[in-house]
Amino acid sequence: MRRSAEATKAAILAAARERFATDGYEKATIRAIAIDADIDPSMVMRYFGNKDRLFAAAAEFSLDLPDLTATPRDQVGATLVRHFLARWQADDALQILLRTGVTNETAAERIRDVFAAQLAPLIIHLVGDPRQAPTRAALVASQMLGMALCRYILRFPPAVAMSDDEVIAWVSPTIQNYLTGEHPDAH
Amino acid sequence: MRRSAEATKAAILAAARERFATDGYEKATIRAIAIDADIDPSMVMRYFGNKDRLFAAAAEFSLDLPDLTATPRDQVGATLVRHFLARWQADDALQILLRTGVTNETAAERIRDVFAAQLAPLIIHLVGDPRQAPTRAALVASQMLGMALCRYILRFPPAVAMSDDEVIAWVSPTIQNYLTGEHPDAH
DNA sequence: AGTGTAGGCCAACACCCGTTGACTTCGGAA
DNA sequence: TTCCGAAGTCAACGGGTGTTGGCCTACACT
Repeated sequence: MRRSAEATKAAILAAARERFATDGYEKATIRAIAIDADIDPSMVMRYFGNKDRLFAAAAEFSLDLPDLTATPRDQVGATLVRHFLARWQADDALQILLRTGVTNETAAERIRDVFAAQLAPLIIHLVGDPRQAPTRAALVASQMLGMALCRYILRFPPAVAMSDDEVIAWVSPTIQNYLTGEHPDAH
Repeated sequence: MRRSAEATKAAILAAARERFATDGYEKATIRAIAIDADIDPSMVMRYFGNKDRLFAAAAEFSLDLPDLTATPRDQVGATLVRHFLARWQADDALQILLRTGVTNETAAERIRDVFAAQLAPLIIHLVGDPRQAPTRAALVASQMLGMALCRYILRFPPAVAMSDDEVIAWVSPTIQNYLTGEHPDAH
């Protein structure tokens, strides 16, 4: 026994996360993941059953939004943007979801659920009306996911070159408006 | 000869566009495209050489930005958002690029080039300083691509439910700010 | 009517994929 | 020391993929 079962399982999971994050679901092969984890492909099946379940385990994910009820109302946008940037950079989870969610319905559903579920309470706390929460959550998601797309996936040079503080300075007013701004007339 | 060469080539291209748009590069197979075009897979190779060149032909794309120099300065954001929505819905080209650009470097480069090249002149016309153009273009791209991602790819229910006019009402101020707003202090 | 050719089909190739099951090796308990 | 079970390897399977080259076939000309 070279390693304990837990150790190799963790090694496989780490390799899978990296490969899914950079290659997406289709291009990330079990064989390549196995090589990265220095193990035979059949062990991946032994520990995770099949590729789908391996992906599900690798894409486990939460936004980990902090409690913002104590944050001054006019700074909740900046705080949220700052937190999102940290969350993107903490691990590969969001990159995995973005890279695969674009062509994989299961991953897409995961993203939808995560953003809807974790953003809604905050928004309801900020604006009274719960009916506005889904729309405002979608707007926040569009800007945050869009920035992540440009910066970490497509790697737009100017988006990559911007410092975290610059991104915060530009994007915070947008998020603040989507969260607490009054509903504009749709003409 | 059932069809002219031009006709079948066009049929293949149409089928390829649809399949690339819904499935992405890897999952869209030559065989499936051939079936859709009602032709033998080998003909796809005859006309386009290989899958890469077929994709390049299918992903031919331009933003078709209108001339906004005559638009009142304070309405350029709304006009641009309106145009982008129309552009998304006109054909599959942008969906192809988004679905594939996330895992395919060639497509990613295409997106970067298109946004940088076609947005920069407008921005330089609006703000004097050409050095700010790349950053502002990236910000605009982040919001427009993000909204497209949520609305047409991930299909967030609230983003799908919003009318075009609602999207325009919410997003226009953001784009207007990225285009003409003064550079914020990065703290 | 005969024929050249453009348009199309068919079968196969080499390769890679996820997945399976039987076999081997090692380490610790008896 | 023996032995059993856990950890790991190996070779193969069935299927799908991009790609190739030879063959057919129907039309527009002479």
